[in-house]
Amino acid sequence: MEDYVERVLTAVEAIPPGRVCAYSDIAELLGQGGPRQVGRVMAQYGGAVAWWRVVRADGRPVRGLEESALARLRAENTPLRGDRVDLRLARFTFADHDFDSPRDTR
DNA sequence: AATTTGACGACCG
DNA sequence: TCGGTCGCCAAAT
Repeated sequence: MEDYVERVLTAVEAIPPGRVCAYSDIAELLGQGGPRQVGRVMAQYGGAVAWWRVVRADGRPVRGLEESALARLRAENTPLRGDRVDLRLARFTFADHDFDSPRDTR
């Protein structure tokens, strides 16, 4: 259980600056639980890590802390599209060390 | 023990 | 693109 928390935090710490990650991605990485569970863990223990690098699947920052998150993301040069993160460019799935994905540069 | 809630996601219109 | 609905998993009440 606490083990799970530890994993989530580790995963979040693995996200490089200027990049973000979705709750679902972390859940998938851990191969366990769901996005919501990850969200809950973050709500409690997320203060110790770069929580602002974890966003929703639609690119919207954390609920309730959108301002701070947005500011921090900007400070890290994260690709933003208005008040949302541009997931096409910023999404970090823990396995994209190679850029072969047919990512359209719209 | 049952129900509601939450730092969510996918689908549909 | 935006809003509503349903599904999901664990914790809180």
